[in-house]
Amino acid sequence: MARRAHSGPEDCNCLAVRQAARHVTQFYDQFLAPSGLRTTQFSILAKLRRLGPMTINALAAEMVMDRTTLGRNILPLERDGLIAVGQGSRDRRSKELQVTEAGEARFRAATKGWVQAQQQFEKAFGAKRTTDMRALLHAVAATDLGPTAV
Amino acid sequence: MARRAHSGPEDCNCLAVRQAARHVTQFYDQFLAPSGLRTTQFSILAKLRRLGPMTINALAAEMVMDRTTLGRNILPLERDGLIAVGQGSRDRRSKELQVTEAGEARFRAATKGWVQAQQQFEKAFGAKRTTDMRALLHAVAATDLGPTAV
DNA sequence: CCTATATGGGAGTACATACACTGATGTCAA
DNA sequence: TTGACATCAGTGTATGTACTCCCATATAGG
Repeated sequence: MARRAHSGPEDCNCLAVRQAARHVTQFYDQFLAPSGLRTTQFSILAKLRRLGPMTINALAAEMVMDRTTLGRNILPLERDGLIAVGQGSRDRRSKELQVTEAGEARFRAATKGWVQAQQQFEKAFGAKRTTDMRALLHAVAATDLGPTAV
Repeated sequence: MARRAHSGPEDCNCLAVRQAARHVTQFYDQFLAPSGLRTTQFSILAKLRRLGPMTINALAAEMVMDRTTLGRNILPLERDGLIAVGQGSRDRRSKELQVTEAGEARFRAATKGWVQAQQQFEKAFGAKRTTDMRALLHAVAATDLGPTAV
């Protein structure tokens, strides 16, 4: 059998997923550009819209994103009036994030571009490979990769 | 058949790959942290080391990265003396990037952590799924997704 | 030779990402 | 009650990402 004895940095899972993320993000961003939203912003609006008002910590976990990163990412959305940031009801420390009317409208407008991107992606990459890849990516994002142990 | 009539933003390929990239990057970064390298920097050194001295444009294409992004990313590496930036021989506009001795040493030190990360990832996610995912990601990064046509 | 066009790279701007540290609040037990 | 500990979120710092505009240089046509 021609098994490789070793795997080198050319087989890096991290590099592979980052390269793919850059490539795909640029593609989707082109379709979202007319709406004035980035893919990250579109994703935040989509999540918040589907799940309803929630705190920064909760949304960050849903986004598989660091809490402080989400804190920064909501600033442009808040500035543009697409989401509203109110005080949490039970806990005064927390902040409730909510999609505004303007946010809803912007999201619906951006969805047109997103559908095009999604369809063209599937056409170019293949329906089966697209489904398989997305399933694997969802799985890896949900996998506890374990302790660092350095 | 129970086919879904529509796919909504919860099936976004872009969000999936970005979430996975964040999750995996944080994992690998923990193992690389003792060496003082980020995953991006480790990848740059690995590519440049394997392929030999090359220009910013060429390396950016190899990294599936925007030219200006790579320009920014090499600054910390240059500052720390891990890569050397010289003038191109044939074209005076171009810059030749090269891994220095210090860069080689740093890379070798970081490789210990990378191997641990790679092995633990494979153990947690499964060897077959890891191989499949990496193949799909390499394929998508190399796929011309086509014109924007907005 | 000289100009039109193409190409290599930098600067400005804006957003994305996350760690360490900090402050503010909540919770629970002594 | 009150003090120890946990939890929510902001700030400082550093890097990652890419677009637009810009300049320097190269190359091809005339």
